[in-house]
Amino acid sequence: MTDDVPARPPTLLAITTFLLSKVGHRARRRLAERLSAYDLKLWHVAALAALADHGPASQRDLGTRLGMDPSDLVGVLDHLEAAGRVERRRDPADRRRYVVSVTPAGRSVLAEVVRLAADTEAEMLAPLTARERRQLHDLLHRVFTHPG
Amino acid sequence: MTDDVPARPPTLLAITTFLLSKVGHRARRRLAERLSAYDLKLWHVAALAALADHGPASQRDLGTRLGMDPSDLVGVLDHLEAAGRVERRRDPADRRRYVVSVTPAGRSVLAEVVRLAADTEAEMLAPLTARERRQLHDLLHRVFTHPG
DNA sequence: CCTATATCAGATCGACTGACATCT
DNA sequence: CAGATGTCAGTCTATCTGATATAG
Repeated sequence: MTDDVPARPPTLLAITTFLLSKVGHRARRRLAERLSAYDLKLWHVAALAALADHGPASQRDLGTRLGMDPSDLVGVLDHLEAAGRVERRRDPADRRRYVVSVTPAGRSVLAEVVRLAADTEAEMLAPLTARERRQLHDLLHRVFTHPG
Repeated sequence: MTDDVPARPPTLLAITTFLLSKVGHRARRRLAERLSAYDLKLWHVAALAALADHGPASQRDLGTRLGMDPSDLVGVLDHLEAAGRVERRRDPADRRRYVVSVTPAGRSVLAEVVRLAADTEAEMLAPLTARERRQLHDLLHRVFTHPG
C-alpha cells in the first residue's frame, strides 16, 4: 500500500560506516528542508551558533572554529549580514580583519532554529526511546570530539 | 603541539542532527579514501553488495533497492563491468532490460572491502568500547530501517 | 499509442584550490 | 618584503532533471 521500500543489502547494513553515512545524510537533508523556511542553510546556523557561544570573532577564526573554508564563509556572512543577523565591523587594531558579531535578531532566529532542530530530531529518532536518544547523542558526541 | 582544533560551539554539539551529519560525513570521507586504492567508490560497493546479497537484477531494480538514481547507476556499472566485477547480459524475456550479476572477481573484491570497512570503523569508533560500538550500530540500524 | 528501460546531456550544489588586493 | 586577511573565480564531485532511442 504505502511506498514499497525494498530491503537494503544485509552486507551494507552490517557496516556501521554505511549506516552513519546514510543516517547522517538523511538528518542533514531533513533539517535543511525545514531551515529553508527561515532562509537559512546549515552553515548559517553553525556560524550563528559559534558567534553566540564564543563571542565576536574574525572571519578566519570563525572558519577555523567551524572547520569551514574561509572563502565559503564570505558568502554565508554576506547573507546573514543582509538579513541583519550578524554585523561586520573593521577591527581598529588590525584593519585587515572584520570583527563579526551576532545581532539580537540573529540570536532570536538561532533560538527558533534550535527548537526546530529538536523537532526534526524527534521525528528522525522516533523509533528510539528517550533514553536511547540520549545514548545515541552521547556516543556520537564522543566520536565527534575524539581527536584525529 | 599537535594541530590545535578549537572547541566547537556547544549549541551545535547539543543538536543530535548536527552530530549525525558531521560524523556521517567524516565516516564517508574516510571510507572513500581507502576505497580509492581498489578503484572503487561507495556506490560501487553498494551495487556489489546488493547483487551479492539479492542476486542478479535489472538496473532499475538495483537503483530502487539502493535508493540510487538509475541514470547515475549507468556509470557505476560501466566502471564495474570494465574491471570485470559485474556482468551485463540482456534479459531474453524482456530485451529492454539487462540482467546484472556479480562475477567471482566482484565477490572477491567485495569481501576485501568489507574487511577494509571494518578497519575504518575501528579507527572511527576508537573512543568507544566494543559494547558501545554494538549499541551505536544497533541504534543507527533501527533509525535507518524505520519507515519515513 | 502509451509505458518501461537504459542512456545521455545539463543544471545545481557543496567542498576545495589558486590568485589577488589590502593591510601589518 | 614576507605573511595574514578577506574576496573572487574556477574546479570537482555528487545529486537531481529532462530528453531520447529502443523494446514491450
